[in-house]
Order: sequence, then C-alpha cells, then structure tokens
Amino acid sequence: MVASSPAVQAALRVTVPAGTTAGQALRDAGAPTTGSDALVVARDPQGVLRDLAWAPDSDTEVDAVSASSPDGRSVIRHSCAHVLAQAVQQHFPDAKLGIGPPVADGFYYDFDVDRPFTPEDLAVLEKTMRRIIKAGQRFSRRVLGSAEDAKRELADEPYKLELVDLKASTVTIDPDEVMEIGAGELTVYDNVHPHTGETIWGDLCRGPHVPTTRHIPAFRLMRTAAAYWRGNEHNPQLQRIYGTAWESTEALEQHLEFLAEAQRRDHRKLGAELDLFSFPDEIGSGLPVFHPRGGTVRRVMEDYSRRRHEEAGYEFVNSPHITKGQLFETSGHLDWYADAMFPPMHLDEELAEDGTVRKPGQDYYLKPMNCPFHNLIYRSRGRSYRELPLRLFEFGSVYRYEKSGVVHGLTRVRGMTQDDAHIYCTPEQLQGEICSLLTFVLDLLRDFGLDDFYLELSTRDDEKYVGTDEQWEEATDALRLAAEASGLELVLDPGGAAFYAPKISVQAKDALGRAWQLSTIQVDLQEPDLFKLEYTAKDGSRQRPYMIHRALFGSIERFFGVLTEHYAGAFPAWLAPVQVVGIPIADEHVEHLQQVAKALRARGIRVEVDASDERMQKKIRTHTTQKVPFLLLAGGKDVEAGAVSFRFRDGTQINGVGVEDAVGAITGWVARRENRSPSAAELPIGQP
RNA sequence: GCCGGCGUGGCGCAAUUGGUAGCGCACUCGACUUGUAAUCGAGCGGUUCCCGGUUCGAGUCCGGGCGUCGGCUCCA
Repeated sequence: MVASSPAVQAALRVTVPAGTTAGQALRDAGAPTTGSDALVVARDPQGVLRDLAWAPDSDTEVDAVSASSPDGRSVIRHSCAHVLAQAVQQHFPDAKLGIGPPVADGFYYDFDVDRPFTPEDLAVLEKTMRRIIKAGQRFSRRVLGSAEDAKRELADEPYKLELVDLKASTVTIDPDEVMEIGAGELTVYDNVHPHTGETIWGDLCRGPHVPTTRHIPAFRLMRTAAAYWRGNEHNPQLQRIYGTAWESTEALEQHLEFLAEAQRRDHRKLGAELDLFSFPDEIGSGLPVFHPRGGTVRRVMEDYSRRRHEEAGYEFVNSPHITKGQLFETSGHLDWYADAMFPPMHLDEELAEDGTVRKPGQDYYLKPMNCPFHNLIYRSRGRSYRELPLRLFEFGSVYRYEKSGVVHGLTRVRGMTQDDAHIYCTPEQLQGEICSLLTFVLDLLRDFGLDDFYLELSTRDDEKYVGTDEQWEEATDALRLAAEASGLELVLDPGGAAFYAPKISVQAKDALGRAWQLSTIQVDLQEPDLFKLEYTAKDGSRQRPYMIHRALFGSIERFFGVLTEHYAGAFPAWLAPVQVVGIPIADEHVEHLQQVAKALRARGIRVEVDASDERMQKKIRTHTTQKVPFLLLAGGKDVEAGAVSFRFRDGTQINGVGVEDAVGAITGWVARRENRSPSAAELPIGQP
C-alpha cells in the first residue's frame, strides 16, 4: 500500500554482537528509525520476531522488519491493542482483560465490563490513547518465573488466569491468539514511563512490541461488538473494541478510503439504487425478490451458464422444491442438518372421532439441497458404464434456515438458487473429471470478469466424518492433484471438509482485492452408498459410481451480489440490464432514435428511448447514475446526418457516428462479452 | 441463536425537556423544446414497523414481537 524503502524491504541483515541489542545493531547498519519504514522489531535466525531490545547470548544475525511490512504492521497493531487496554482500564477500572490480538487490517481487544461501550466512550478512549502514545511509554519485556508467579500477578484478571492455565496444559487455541500465549516462557509486557522508569501498566503477552508507544504513528478505533470468550458461544460474551493502526497517516487514510469505497459498492445499497432487487419485510428475512432490472442481469447470467454447461456435456434436469421427509432420511440430512432446514409441513393426517390418529400423515420439507433428487434421477433406471460420466445440471432453488443473525444481503440468504450439478463417474474417470471441471469453473469465472483466484482444499474433520480412510485419501488426492495442476495458489484448510466430502473451493478476489468463496467441488463419500447407486460395468458386474458435487456461482444470488460489488454496479455491457438509452435533444428527435432502437432491438440489444418530458441534461444524469453503458444522443445535426452521438459511462463522447456503424459497434461489443466499461478510447468506431 | 445500535411517505433525512409530523429525491399534472450530469410551478403520498402499557396527551418514555445494521457463533 505504502511504498517502502528498498533497503529494508530487501531484508537488511546484520550481526548482533553478544551483549548488544538488535535495535542498536540495525541502527548502526543504517536501518531507518523514523517514518513509515522505521524498524519496529527484528527477526532472529529462526524467523521469530524479536523486540529491538533483544540481546542474544552470542553473535547472531538478525533481519530488519520495517513498520510497513505485514509483520511490522501486526506488531504496531498489537502494541496499539495494549494502549487501548491501558486506556480502557484507566476509564473503567473494573474492566477485566480478555485478549487483544492483531487481525487483518487492525486489532481488537476484548473486555469484561458492566455495560457495553458507546460511541462516546470510543471518542474518549481515542483521546486517552493519543495521550499515551505521545507520552512515549516504553514496552518492557519481563519473564515470569513460573505459572504460580503469573497467577499471583494476574490475580485480578480471571481471563488471563485461564490463559496461563491453558498455556500450562499446552492447549493450542485460535491462531489469532498466538501473539497472546504462544509457545515458550510466560512473559509480561510492562508499559514504562520513559524518564522515571515507573511501570504504568502491564499485560500478559508473548510480544513482541514496538520499542515505545511513539512507534504507533496512526490508529483509529472503529466499532464495538460483543464476542464470546475464546469464540465459544457457551462462554460469556465480552465487549470487543475493534481498531485499526498503520505505519503512517497516509496508510491509515488509504485504508479508510478503501472502507469508504467498499461501502459505496455495497450490493445492498446498489440493489436499491439501481432497482435490482429488494427484501420486502412481508416475505421474510433472507428472501429476496428480483425486480425487472435485476431479473434481466440474472437471466443473462443463467443463459450464459446454461450455454456453457450444454457445451461441456451436462444434461438438464428439474426437481421440485418440496419432498417427503423420507428422501432426507435416506440422504442423512435429517440426521445431520435438521437444524438448518425449515421445519416440516405435516400433511394428510386424519383423526378419528375420539381425537386419536387414524392415519399418521406425512412430513414434507423444503429442500436444502438438490443432490438427493439427482440421485433419484440417476437411479430411475439401470445405468451402464457407457453413460458415465453422467452430468446432471439444475438451477435448483434450495431453502436453508440460516440463523437470524447471519442473514446478509444476497451473500447469505434463506432461499437461493444454486447452479448445481452432480457428476456420476467410474473410479477411473474421477481424476480426469475433476481436472476438466476445475478448468471449466475457472474459465466461467473469468468470463464474468473475475480473474484473481486462489484455491482452498478442505480436508477431513477427524471428529466428524463418514467413509473409510482409503476413500478420503483417494478423493482428497484427486482434488489436490487437480488443484496443483491448475497452477493456482493452494491454501490448506485442515478439518474444514463437510462430514461426507473433501472440498476444493475457488476463492475469487474482486476489484477491491476482497476474496469471496464462490465455486465448490466436492467428492461425495456417502450418498452413492446411501442411495445404493450402481452402474453395470464392462464385465457385467454391478459397480458403485463416484459422485461429484459442484456449484460454480455457488448460488446465483451470492454471485450476483459479488459481481455487483466487483463492478460497483457498472455491469459490463453484456450483463447490463439496460444496455443503451436513447436521449433526444428535443421531442422532434425521438422518432429518429426510435428507428435506431428498433435496429438495435432487432440485434438483441436491450435498449430504451427516454422520451419523457425532461431536460436532456437531466436524462444524461439519470442514466449515467443508472450506469447505462451506452447513451445515444440525437439532435438536429444527427438526424440530418443519419447519425447518433455516443456518451459513455465515464463521460467521454464520440459524436456524429453513422447509425449503422453505431449499431455494429454496440452489437459487436456486447457479442464479445467485453468486461471493460466502454469509453471513447475503447470503442472501435471511426471518428466522423 | 447471542450482544449492541437502528426502524418516520417508494428512497435519503428533519421534528426543543412528551403537545397531534416537515424537507429533498422519486411519482402525477401543467408550462417550457433545450447539444452532453439536476428547468419552473402545482399536486399526490405517512395508523411515525407491529402489539400492549404509562400519560390529559407518545414519533419521542416502558414491555414484548418483527425487521434491519455491526460483530460473535454458524455456514451441509
């Protein structure tokens, strides 16, 4: 984000003579001590971050770590968390400390307090923190002799005592908390007055920290929230304060600007502004309706996806939204996931005169998944090895009873449509099928303008799984090989798999660099058995097929939300709900534009002519705000010349383009599915 | 589900310590006929999310519900 001096970025390495400090050695070697590249900690030969005050027993080489590096930022943020905790305990003497680690883009600290923090509290705390930072308190490391010493010292801090116990039993907890308790000896970091040496405040902490509070150049408290102690919902909730801290004011400003941009792109906001979709209260939480414009974008997405699936050898199926419970008993969903399903509709029960049940009736459920239905289609007749791989595709609507607190815009809904397919294949086909599938997935995402990916491989949760070790190994290896063949970065997610299947998920980064989990590919180790799926092999024997689940968009709703944010509402022309708007200078020019619109419409272009009783300038503003890719203006000059004048989203223009050229240029641009926004510089039409 | 914030025409907002709801945009009608981001005027539109309570009187205070926002937990 902020340019760093090459000297420090290139891992300046110096030798620290025994008995001197890392900081002194680095300073002697010319590492900067001020500005955004100031060194804040050092890295020892084992790669462990060390305070600059660290003095090795014998001569040792260390690397400089600058404030603007990821590690440097973490240390600044963690140090800032200590400053926050000190400020909180100053204003709220009874506040008990939880933990305060650095996180992506900032830090937090959890407190047990009598009442939640208010925005006014944050303002006061910020002020106090600035005073602490200005005072230049030194961070001073102190090793505690034993767990007993630690407990004596931390007698007033129940949560810290728990951490000491945890550490004693070498339990590993959330990686976020490594900075707090980690491995090794128990240490306390004291904040010490720069002149008197008096200890002002201290916290159990593994470190490292910046040399003094003055090395926290820029911070901001962001918001408060409740959080369960150690992330467990059965534990008490603590009050969390989130903040952000950076190596320079500029870096902080940039980060705040990034957040503002993300807010401007929020698909929930754009959804209303661009009239794409809404969430009427009358329908219910997490249940969107798509308006004509959103519906158009969605239809184009689906049409394109269908075409690609057809080309890739998929067959299209359909299944109902509800089913008898029996199906989900067979599939096991009622055992494992009943909580996340909408409760059943109990139908066809008959009571006798005396109120006793004469006929028990049936439970019907809304489907949370499509796979059981596809399995029944597979099983509807005998299958031959010649038919495999059999790829069954459906835009399947599913309903999941997400907890009320997690529903979020289009990215977490209770009713969604998946671009869902299940592939049934022979064991020999598995590897090849997964490899070509991954290529297919990435191609499709690229066609929608996403091209920055990494993959995540979720492997078995040893506490919760079905199937044998061999099955898991085979399926996981097939996924891993395919992932490696893609050449993309692969992140491991140990234990992250569903109980029935290892998974590759494609994480796509949007225009702001935010990663979204979109596509998933899973090898199912349970359902072929549960549904007793079979095919007849070449030798006449009955065999069990392998089954792959996959969704490319994930859900159409979620993908729609992600694309909306990726493009900030300015969809590529081929996806835009309205591709062209004709704007007459005066009423007498409407007829000419209607003719142009007719020609465009005949070529499949979504075009409107704005003949309303408004000023031309007003119309330009309206349709620019609506992010229409092509505005075609026409006045007397254009009508005379049989031309139109282009205005693009970015305000650039090309005037006096012959109608045929204009129609050709627009049609071509849309047909090529260009993902850039058209502009005068991009569009291949000759100047008059 | 848990903690906290919020809920006023379709949208964005306003309404002293409790005194009977205003503004902008959008929409409708009329006038204007305009060359690259907001023409002027008039009008329509609200059971202040819902239910209950306190009060002479509630948008405002209290209780419950629903929705929503930020987190936590969860995410087959």
